[in-house]
Amino acid sequence: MRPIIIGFGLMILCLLVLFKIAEVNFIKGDVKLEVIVAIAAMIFFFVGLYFNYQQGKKREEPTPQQPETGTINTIDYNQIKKLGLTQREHDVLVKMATGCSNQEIATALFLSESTIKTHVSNIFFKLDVKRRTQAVQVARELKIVV
Amino acid sequence: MRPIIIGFGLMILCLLVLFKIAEVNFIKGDVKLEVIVAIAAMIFFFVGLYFNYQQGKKREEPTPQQPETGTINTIDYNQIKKLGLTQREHDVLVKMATGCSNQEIATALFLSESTIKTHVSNIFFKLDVKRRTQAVQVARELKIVV
DNA sequence: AGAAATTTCCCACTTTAGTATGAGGTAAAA
DNA sequence: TTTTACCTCATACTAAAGTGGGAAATTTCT
Repeated sequence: MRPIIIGFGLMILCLLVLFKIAEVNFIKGDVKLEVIVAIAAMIFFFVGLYFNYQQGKKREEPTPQQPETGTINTIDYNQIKKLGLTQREHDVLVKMATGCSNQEIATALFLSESTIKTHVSNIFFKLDVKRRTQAVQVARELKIVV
Repeated sequence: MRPIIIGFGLMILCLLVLFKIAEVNFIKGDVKLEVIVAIAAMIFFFVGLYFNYQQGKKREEPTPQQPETGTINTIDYNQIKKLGLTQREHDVLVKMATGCSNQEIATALFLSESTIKTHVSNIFFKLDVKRRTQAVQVARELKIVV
């Protein structure tokens, strides 16, 4: 909740600053309206992206879960916990299973490729595999990805 | 990738339209700069939200399928033929789906790694993918591997 | 508050993957 | 008997993937 408030605070601050800059420079006639609007548009576009990203990040996960019942096409959270996979690692694993490259995963999750590589390495260790195709195969068998 | 480009195209169009409206109304002195910027910000904030939403949403394909017979976990040879995959390519694809490296596939099929690479490249072309994880994913959806 | 676990990111490498192109051999179709 | 489609293999690169070690910032737990 904190980051959202902070984010919106910064957002509003940005807006105000833009207003001021616009006002000041407008008298001088230096800055075109188009530029100001474009900048605002860009900033808020990405703010929107980031906001949504933050929202999606905070999805619940524990779900006490019962270790039985013919759960068809359902992720087995117990299995994930048993393997010691973290939330983020699972995120990466899911993306990996769809055939994304490290760079694509990084872009999708707003992270650097380095980070993805780190996660991927940890995933391989925890799943006891050597390659991503193997990881996907194992993950599918263990029902930790659909 | 196409939809993204189109999306950005529309986005830019939006921006330009906003510019024009702003220009016109600015001469009259009716619309304040703050208002224009705020509107632009709002619009692009939600564009950002929607964009991200669409990105996350698309990933699931229709999976038309099922011409007949409840073929559970069975390879669809019609699909293979339709794609123009040869026998050998299918062999390689199957091995690939189990997480084998090129070298491992080569060993398993008593071929050189070069040959496997050739087959793999052809598979990618026929499946219209760029990476092996993607190929496996697509192959699974098309039921040409179990 | 302090410790422990997560998450993020880098750098410097090593290893696989993947691309482009060419080419010899075989077997079936025209 | 050509042609055509496959299968095989190679070389030379370019591009990703994966490893190891370190480290700062956050979050979570105690």
